[in-house]
Amino acid sequence: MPVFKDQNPPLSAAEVVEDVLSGARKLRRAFLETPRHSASRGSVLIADSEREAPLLLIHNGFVGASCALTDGRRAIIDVLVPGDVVGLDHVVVSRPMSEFSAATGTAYSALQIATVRALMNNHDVCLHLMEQMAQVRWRRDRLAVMMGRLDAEARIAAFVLNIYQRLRHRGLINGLTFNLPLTQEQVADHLGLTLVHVNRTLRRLREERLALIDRQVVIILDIDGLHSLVRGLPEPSYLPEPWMGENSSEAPATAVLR
Amino acid sequence: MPVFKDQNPPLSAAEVVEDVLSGARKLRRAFLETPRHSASRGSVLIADSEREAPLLLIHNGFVGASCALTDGRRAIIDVLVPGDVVGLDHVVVSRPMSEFSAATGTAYSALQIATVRALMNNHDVCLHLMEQMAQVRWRRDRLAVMMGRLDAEARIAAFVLNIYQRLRHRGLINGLTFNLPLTQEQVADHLGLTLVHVNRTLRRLREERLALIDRQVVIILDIDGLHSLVRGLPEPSYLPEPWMGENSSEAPATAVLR
DNA sequence: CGGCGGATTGAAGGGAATCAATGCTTGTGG
DNA sequence: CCACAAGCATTGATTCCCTTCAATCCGCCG
Repeated sequence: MPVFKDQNPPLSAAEVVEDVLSGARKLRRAFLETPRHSASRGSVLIADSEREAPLLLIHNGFVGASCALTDGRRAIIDVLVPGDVVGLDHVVVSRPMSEFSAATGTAYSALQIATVRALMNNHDVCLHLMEQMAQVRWRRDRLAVMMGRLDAEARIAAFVLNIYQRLRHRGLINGLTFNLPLTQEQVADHLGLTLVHVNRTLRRLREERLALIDRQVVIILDIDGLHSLVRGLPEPSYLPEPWMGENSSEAPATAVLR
Repeated sequence: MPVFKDQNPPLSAAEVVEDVLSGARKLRRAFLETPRHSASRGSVLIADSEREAPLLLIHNGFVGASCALTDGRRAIIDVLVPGDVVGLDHVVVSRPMSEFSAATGTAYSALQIATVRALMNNHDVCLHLMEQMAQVRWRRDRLAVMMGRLDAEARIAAFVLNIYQRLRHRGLINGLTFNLPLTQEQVADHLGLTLVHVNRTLRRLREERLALIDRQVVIILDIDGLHSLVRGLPEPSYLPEPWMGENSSEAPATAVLR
């Protein structure tokens, strides 16, 4: 069994953990009272021109937050996995800068933004939303550092490790294998590379026996080797999941998404 | 007089603008009741290992949020100007991932995080903080897109324009000239480039008569030319300043920082 | 003066982009 | 059932942006 670098302290400040947890439960309950929607691969969940867009909870599937440049290029600034909340800033921002589209078939719930604002009269919900926004920001900070200071191989390693840890922390995977339903072009757009170069770099990771990334399946062969590639990226390397309780080093065995 | 691309709608959603404004005023008042501190160039305002770090309001000077990699490299993930609030996520996050240091002599006020949490019992303050976090996130999204998809010249153009617009929007500058107290190395660390290449690119901008950036002084020669370099980056290109009122196209003539 | 941080410039090398061509799946329709 | 097309993956050759290494220069301060 490989070593997991999960010994970091939880991200949430101790004094608000309880409140954040409580807020998370309230929001979650509200989400679960709404009907489930589903979207097919490639469909747009929230357009970038959409105003007063709702808040989404992803039950299933991967969602990308992308941002199209006028010259046809594209940047995917975030990859969201089941359990993530989409569109947090819609509460306060009228025009988000990215559009959200389904990378796979996706099941999700939607809360009208007005409903969210009403829920925010509860202080705990406010705190929870802030905590979620802080998490998103943390991912974005990390992405910015990666793209500014890491080469292609390290970027891919960091990306794979990040997804791996998020999925694992939510109990969605147990071993070192998981599904990454993104095309190489999407990975390239996320990491600021080209399709071709991503392909070559994946081959190198394979040749170096660090990870097998074929089609949509990732098999981590040498997790310590991957970690050493990203050595220098800011810790903590995992994201807390408030509503899971405070057991930080062990991901729950049961799936959290019904 | 050149054209300013300030005709975008305000970022804040219409239905919360009033609340956000009100929260901004409350927080601001709390800040102004605390003593002013000052820090000299290069000093660390908030260390990256610091827990329960305070919230800072910058009255004067430039502050950088930097993140050191273990191999000695560095990434500056944000540049903060007078009027910005530093450390928004300390409310909910115990360990931030960046350290904040003064790029110039800096005057600021500090609010203990416990005080901020107390203020957050007020709903408007909560909203304001979320709005501020959304702004930070927006900057970060933009940075990620820049570093992923723009070349050196466009990155520098985008950076200069962004600082320019933020300063101008706060009434801190009027013309096309302003102070940018960063070394070329700091600019490089912010944009994911090297010192040497930043230098060369600045020369190119000079030769192309787009902008003069010498030492700490920026003189924008061809603002439309700069904009066309960055064509494709997500709008809106300016950031709203809630407590300044809703006049979006005109920056107030009076300085807002006493 | 000497040292130091920062800016500037040259030469050489490398990592990634671009251009281009070829397989490989998968799904669709004849 | 097969043909065909579309999307995706793979690979080679070439180009170029940016880095690295190195040297020099400038302004400033002790």
